[in-house]
Amino acid sequence: MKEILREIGMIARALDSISNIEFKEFDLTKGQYLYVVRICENPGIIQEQLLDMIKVDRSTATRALQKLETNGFIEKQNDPDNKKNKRLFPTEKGEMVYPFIKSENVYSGQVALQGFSEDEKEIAFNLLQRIRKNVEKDWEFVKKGNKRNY
Amino acid sequence: MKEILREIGMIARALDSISNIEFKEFDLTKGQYLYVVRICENPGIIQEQLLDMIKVDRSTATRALQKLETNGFIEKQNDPDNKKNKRLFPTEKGEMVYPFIKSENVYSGQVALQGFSEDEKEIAFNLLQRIRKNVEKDWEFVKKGNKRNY
DNA sequence: TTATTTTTGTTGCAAATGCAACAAATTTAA
DNA sequence: TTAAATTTGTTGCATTTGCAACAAAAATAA
Repeated sequence: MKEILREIGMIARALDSISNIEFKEFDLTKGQYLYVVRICENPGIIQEQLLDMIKVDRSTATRALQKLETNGFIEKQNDPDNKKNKRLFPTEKGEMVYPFIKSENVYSGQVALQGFSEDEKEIAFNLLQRIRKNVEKDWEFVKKGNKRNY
Repeated sequence: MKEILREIGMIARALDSISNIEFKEFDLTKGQYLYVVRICENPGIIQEQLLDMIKVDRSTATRALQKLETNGFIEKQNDPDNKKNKRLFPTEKGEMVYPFIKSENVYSGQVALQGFSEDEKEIAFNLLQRIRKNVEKDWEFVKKGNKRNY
């Protein structure tokens, strides 16, 4: 069996590492760029949905978002229809950094897909999306405290 | 542009999260399983090569390996031909946990590729390997302190 | 040879990470 | 309607993480 998952791990760690270094310039510390992009693209999203998009622990998200709020990148608003939920919005400062994060991500995407035909890019995306859907089921299962059998 | 990199990030974080939870049972804390597998498969490897396989910071590797040595999973040996290098070997305890880590990884691989034909698995592997090779160049470049232009 | 550069490895901060264990609001079941 | 379960969010603690700044050995250049 080819080690597909190892390739994915290597790619993800390498890219995350690059992004973290490049976003220091905007006073974004480790991992924070992930939240900012998604909040800009989904204003009003709640934490629980966000963490599900990113696949990160609930407590990690809480603290990352606290810090982002303190540093003025995002703000939390109470949902008038649901006292439990807190809706997340980018601030002006958040909107300002968004294009930089986005273009860095686009550039990394181009680097990653160097030498790929349009067809290959399409195929890669579809296969990865299927893998992600397969994997996220188990992630939710295990995160809830269930045990996998293997 | 389809967000291939986001899919990869989601998959990697989800799988890593699952593995970390499942390996607590063997007293392996966050990320340590990555090192153990590779040392078992490449006994005598030095830290620098290892960290390049995993794509992690040098200091992170140092400390993860220190802890793995303290906890008896691996040992460091001085290279007689090169005083600078320290060769890494699994201990008996390390060899003991290896099959469990391996079978967990295999299982996750099966889950990830559910619904894939053999051809699709092969294609996915090849595409991912190409992406990894593209990305690791930039990783090394940026890690060395160089600046990308985009 | 000697000097310079690269490779390999370690520490000192300062920060993120995540499992537990909790709380409160909401939804579902009885 | 009330009770039980789920959803959403927060903290306490112990740990990993990684940029700097360093050191020593080795490889390369002069």
